[in-house]
Amino acid sequence: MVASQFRPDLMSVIEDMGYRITQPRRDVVKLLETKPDGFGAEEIHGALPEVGRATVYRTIRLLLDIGVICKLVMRDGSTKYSLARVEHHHHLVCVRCGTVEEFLDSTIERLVRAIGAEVSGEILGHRIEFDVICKTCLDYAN
Amino acid sequence: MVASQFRPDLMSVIEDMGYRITQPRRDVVKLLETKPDGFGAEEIHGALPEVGRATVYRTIRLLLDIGVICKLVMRDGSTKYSLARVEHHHHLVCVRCGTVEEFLDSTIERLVRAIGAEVSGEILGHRIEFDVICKTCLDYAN
DNA sequence: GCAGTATTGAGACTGAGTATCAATATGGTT
DNA sequence: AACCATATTGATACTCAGTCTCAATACTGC
Repeated sequence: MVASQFRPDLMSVIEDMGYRITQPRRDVVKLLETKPDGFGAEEIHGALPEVGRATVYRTIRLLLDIGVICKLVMRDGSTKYSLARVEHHHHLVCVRCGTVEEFLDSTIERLVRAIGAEVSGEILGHRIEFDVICKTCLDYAN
Repeated sequence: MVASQFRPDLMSVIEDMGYRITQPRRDVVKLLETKPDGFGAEEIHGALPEVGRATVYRTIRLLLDIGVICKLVMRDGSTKYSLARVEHHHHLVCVRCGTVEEFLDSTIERLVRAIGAEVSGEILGHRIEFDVICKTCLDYAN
């Protein structure tokens, strides 16, 4: 039920979309790939002093547009991004350690379609996020 | 399925929580009560020149803390608030006119509990938002 | 009506993200 | 390998939403 890690090379995706392969983009993407649990824009900027702030944000926006990362808003209003391993999924966000885990559930998708029938209007999309305490944090507390 | 409009007087709720009844708070709350479809902070501030900007934000925060309004993040990343008519609910946000409608669905809540069993970790809360084109906008298009 | 404290407003500040623009790197040609 | 057109970059100024500060003011209980 947790999404698996099958994922094409991000740089090739960028190239295939007609964007240029540049050193800053390589640097940012390489760093992101080491962050399976989500990352913040400033965190990336801080870790890559050789890449300009604007470029970090631009690259993140580009990856969002391409659809290979997704943006999520935490309970406290801050923003995180996370690598999208699978097309459509939802998030389990640990309120303690901030780890983001994707998950898929066909029941939810079926339900969403069922609700579409009940609602007066047309459903275009949905966002579902669960605030959790992840297993690691739970174990740690004991 | 759409939430009904039974709602206690907001000012009494504020008073009952031990906060003072002040003119700025009365002004803000009075205006909010005319906005069943959601509102933005700057929109409120713009409409109430006699109330300071900080106070508008403070009042909104207070109402959030009390739990009588809820914050929601639109698809475009902007923030809206909406009067909470019922304790726990989800939102139908019209991507065309921006109208926010609450809705309840016991199936969702049952499902959330079921997912709690599958997930490794403890579920504390969840947010579900549907992007829709509301009936009014659909009709208007025809 | 008074005192003590919660609240206010003006404005400075913050953090996240965007726009500008001259300088530079990239990829397709030759 | 050098060349060119243009996509991209970095520095910096800027915007926007929201918060902080602090002296002045308004509430509420007495």
